[in-house]
Amino acid sequence: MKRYSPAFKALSDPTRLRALRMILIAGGPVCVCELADALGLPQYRISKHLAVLRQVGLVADSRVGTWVYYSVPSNVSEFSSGLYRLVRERVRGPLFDDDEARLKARLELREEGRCVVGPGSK
Amino acid sequence: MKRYSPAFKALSDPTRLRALRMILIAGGPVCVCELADALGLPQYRISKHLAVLRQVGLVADSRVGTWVYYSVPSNVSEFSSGLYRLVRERVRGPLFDDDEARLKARLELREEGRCVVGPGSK
DNA sequence: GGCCTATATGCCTAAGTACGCATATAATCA
DNA sequence: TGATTATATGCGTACTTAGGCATATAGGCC
Repeated sequence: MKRYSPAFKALSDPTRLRALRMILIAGGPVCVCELADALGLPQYRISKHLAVLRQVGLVADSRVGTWVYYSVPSNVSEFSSGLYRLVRERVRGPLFDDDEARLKARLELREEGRCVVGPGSK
Repeated sequence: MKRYSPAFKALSDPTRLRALRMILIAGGPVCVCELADALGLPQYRISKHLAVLRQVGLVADSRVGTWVYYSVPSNVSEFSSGLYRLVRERVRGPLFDDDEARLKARLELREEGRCVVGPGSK
């Protein structure tokens, strides 16, 4: 109980749902500025929402220089993996497609698999 | 987007998560007083939470005399059915077991498959 | 009609939350 | 060291929400 409702609450915000979906779809760690650009939202806003997702254990972070990458934690519970599957496979729509397209474009700016630009980059 | 986050928000409250789980497990319509007794909560509280679940389309209601039964709607989206599966199969714990035991005991008070008592019945 | 019972709802309060702005932190590089 | 850049966070405000209490609604039954 103390572990299920907080997860649902984390996804009760559209921005956090979109952010988690991006992380799940990306197929690997995504940095904050990439997420901010993919969702078209200011950096501080994404940062706060990612903090919420991290606090409930739905995402994990790791630093690489000044960049912070967010990804799916290893060894998640069966509930979490079920939740991921739900978001990955059953959450669809034009708005999510747009996010996906912007993320894809943004990820192409990477060099050697790493983000080399900051927030606000098209 | 306008359809996913509200569903998650509905389940972000522990009482609503427990209530939905009861409805999913019961294997058929459950009336308000049965839910109130199963969860050990006052009638007005359950009633309000059920209204929220109904408003986001996660449950449907139907009257039988003075009793109102809540159940899973027919023809739900793939997202909803995925959400139901998640709640049914991956949400576990002692507290949920207790709910389940109380519901089972309460359902045995039924006569000819229908609830014949009011809230507050052990 | 009037009464009883199951359910819904309006009102109030306390607590929580998202947003925007500004600023702090942390790491890199000159 | 100082400057620059990516990220995190504190603050204030407007808004939402759960809970408890009381009451309204609705159906069954005399």
